[in-house]
Amino acid sequence: MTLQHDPRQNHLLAALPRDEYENLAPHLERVDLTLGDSLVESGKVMRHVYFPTDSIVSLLCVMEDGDSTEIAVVGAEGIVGISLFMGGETTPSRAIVQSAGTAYRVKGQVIKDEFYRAGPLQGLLLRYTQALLTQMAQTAVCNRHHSLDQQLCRWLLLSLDRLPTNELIMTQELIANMLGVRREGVTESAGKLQKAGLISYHRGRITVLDRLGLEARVCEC
Amino acid sequence: MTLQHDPRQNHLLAALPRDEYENLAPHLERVDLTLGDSLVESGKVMRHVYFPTDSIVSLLCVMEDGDSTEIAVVGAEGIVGISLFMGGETTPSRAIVQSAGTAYRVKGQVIKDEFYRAGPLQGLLLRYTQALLTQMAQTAVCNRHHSLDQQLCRWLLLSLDRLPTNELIMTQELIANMLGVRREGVTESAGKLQKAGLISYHRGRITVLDRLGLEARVCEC
DNA sequence: ACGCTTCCGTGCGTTAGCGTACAAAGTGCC
DNA sequence: GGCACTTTGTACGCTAACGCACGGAAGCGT
Repeated sequence: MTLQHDPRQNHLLAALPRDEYENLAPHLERVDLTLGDSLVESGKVMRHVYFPTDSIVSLLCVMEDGDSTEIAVVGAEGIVGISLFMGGETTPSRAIVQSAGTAYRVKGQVIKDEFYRAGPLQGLLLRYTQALLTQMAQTAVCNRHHSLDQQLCRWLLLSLDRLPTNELIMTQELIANMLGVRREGVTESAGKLQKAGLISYHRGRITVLDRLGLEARVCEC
Repeated sequence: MTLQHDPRQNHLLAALPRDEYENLAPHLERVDLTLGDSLVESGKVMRHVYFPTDSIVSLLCVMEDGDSTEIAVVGAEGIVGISLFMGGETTPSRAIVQSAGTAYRVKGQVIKDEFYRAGPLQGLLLRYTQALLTQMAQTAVCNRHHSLDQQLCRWLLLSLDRLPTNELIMTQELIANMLGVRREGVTESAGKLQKAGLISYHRGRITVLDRLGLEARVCEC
């Protein structure tokens, strides 16, 4: 039963007309991503773009001194490696696997060719890029104006939206890294949420109990 | 002498091959922008894209409660209204004129047609969009990790890069609005810079005296 | 059962930036 | 010159988040 791993679980691939998809299909290579994998190293040349199906990837912006911040999250609704078709083969950001799972990748040249043929794929990718821009803007303003509590809620929801279950495998340390804050800060905020009965976590395993409760706490972002 | 107002002062237009440019030229409409003008209201439908020549435009992300943050700055090197050709006719961000000057605008439909003809303009716009993404990422990480002092330096330099002179017309109040911080905070930071002899300002008129000094203080962003 | 490592809790003092309030200085208008 | 308005300076208490340091607890291997 390979249906469990259909590339068309990715929404962009699913939105392609059948013939276009058949065209691309031979170039799709399945990869299993494990937590912490780095798909794109900041500044390095990229060879593939990735279409996540049941995995989640975080886009981080890393600075010279090692500090970093998550600028966007990509799941089955998107694609990792935008800059390949946007022009310029490097990005200033790093892409880290935030939730283990599967993705399908295609060679950079293939996606470029498809993109510049100006078919339906192009429109899809452009619209997704636009959505990504929006997400980044939200992140920026949220970083500026909202409390860590709210940002944590937002982060949990962003992840939850891209997950089939309500369980995240993720230590507080890692979350802190993504958000660009202290680990202790996450401990504290997560403690509040746990006390409020919204989540329960245990050694790198976070279960969301009350999604609506989280939504009530989160900012509009 | 209309050379002072040549659309090709905009770098994107300047990079077009002559025939492509001649194609577009009849649709270019000159507009004079004054400080504080709003080119794009968050959520509203856009009718034009703008190519600034000697004006500067700030892209702000505004929230429901009125708080806002600048997410990018656009000058002669770019274009305002990306989402028109990226798909989706609205943006979540607002575009405010930060420095008065001239820009050339074209109707949304025209730029779309040109874009989807997949000529040289398309590549230029895509690459610029990629650059914008990078700028936004930098802004996000800078918001998170750097002091107001550094952010102010960065902001001054970003503006300076897009200006023919070393004088900015901009009150501290407005800067604070852009950066999404308190006015008093800007007063304080600006005071430090003034004491250090890097800038001098006076009632909405900031003169940069020592650009290298600013660069020494700013973060890598 | 033992030790090791990872993960989480907690408790300091410190600091950057916020909110508020008000004073001073420059500008323009009559 | 007088008056209203804008812009900038300053002060004070407050809070969120930081940096650091430690202690405990859960899991893992042997």
